[in-house]
Amino acid sequence: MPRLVDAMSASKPYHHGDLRRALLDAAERVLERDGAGALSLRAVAREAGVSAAAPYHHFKDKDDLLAAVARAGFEKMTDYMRKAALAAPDARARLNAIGVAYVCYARDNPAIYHLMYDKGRQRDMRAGPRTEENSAYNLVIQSMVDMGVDEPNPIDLELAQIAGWCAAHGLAEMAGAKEFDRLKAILGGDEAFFSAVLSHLGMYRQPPPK
Amino acid sequence: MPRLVDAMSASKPYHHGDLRRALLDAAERVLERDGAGALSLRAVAREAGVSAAAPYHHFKDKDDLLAAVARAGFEKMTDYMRKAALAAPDARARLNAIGVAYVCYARDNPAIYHLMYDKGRQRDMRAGPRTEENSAYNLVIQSMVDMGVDEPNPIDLELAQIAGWCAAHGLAEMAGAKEFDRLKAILGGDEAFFSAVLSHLGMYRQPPPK
DNA sequence: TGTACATCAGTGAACGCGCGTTCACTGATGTAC
DNA sequence: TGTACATCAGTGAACGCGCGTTCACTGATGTAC
Repeated sequence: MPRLVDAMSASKPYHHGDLRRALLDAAERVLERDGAGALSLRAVAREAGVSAAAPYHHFKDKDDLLAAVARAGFEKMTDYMRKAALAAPDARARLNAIGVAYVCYARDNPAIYHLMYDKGRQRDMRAGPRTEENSAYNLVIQSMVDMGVDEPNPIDLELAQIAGWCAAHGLAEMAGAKEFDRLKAILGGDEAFFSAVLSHLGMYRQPPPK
Repeated sequence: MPRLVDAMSASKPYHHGDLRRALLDAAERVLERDGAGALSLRAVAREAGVSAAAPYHHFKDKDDLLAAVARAGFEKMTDYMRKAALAAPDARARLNAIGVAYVCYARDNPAIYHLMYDKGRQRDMRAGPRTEENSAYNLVIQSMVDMGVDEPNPIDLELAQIAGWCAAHGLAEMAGAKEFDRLKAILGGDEAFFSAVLSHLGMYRQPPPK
């Protein structure tokens, strides 16, 4: 089977193999290395080592590629979260682990996280299924329910969920800020810090006494 | 004084009057109407009704204009917050009012808020004074201190502050999301909803029993 | 008050650039006989 | 196994566009005498 060998060993293979995958990877690299402002279709093609027209055989247009990058990001992030959830001994630890995994993903891929959030926001405007994001979201909500967050009524439960979601998103966007470096060092690492911040959400505590 | 009259009544005045101010206003309008992607120097000049070269008499370059827009945003937001703080009867109400004002500003000016956050983040990368943002930030921190948030040690106090800041930012970015419409209606308005979400932060509650 | 002149805030044309996208093309791959 | 051919995944040149920025200019304003 000479063709397979050629394909695997030659530096410039026959066609490409899997340009679609290569373009998504290239887009992630450009995004994290050069920032969102530098993310053009041409830059992605350049990064992948193909002509500017090549991506059009795999994506309808620029927005289609960006949407695919965001989708891949959600999948990877959901994986992070699911793995973290599986390792936890009880519901409370699970909720915490999921939150930390969420924030860690954003710390490691800040530009992609930003793009994901933007795409999600755009999709909000139209109606739509949002299956990928929902699977991350549901993971959190389900853990809260499992944990039996101590809220007097369903409205408060929903508010607690929203507060948790907002804090996680805010922390995710600031995850890499150098203002946090001192506390991270004191607490013994990024994850300990994220965990500590999230533990200051109301759902981990008693409702006010009065 | 014929000149003053001319200046005030003519549709195309002598020079302009205050083009700098007009450009900042135009930029805000373009930003909120057409989105961040459409915010070019030329678009701003067009919106203000002047030539593409005119802004260069008032701003060094595009980034200088954007930075000025962000600065103006911080000033307006700080005003919002200060006014809200003054009307509050005690420290707890003050903290809540400040948070709600913060989120309301973001709801009313989502694109500007986003720009402000981006510019602040960029400034984080370099070192710098950040006087405008700090004045908003300090307003929150001071209220927390005044309120005597019940935390066992300074580390926990700082963590509580960070959690509050993250939740406020997250809620600010999602303030206009239509997912919240139902709860907003139930609770009797945007501000009641924002207030309710923020009240689910840990600092309003007792630390965990164990 | 009137005149001469420096300064200031605009204009409009032009520059080079990178972009998204299209198109006719080429050469490798997979398939039918 | 060999040949003919349709299909697929690339190329490279070209398009029109809006952008940031520069430049020589113009005309109104403010100032000195």
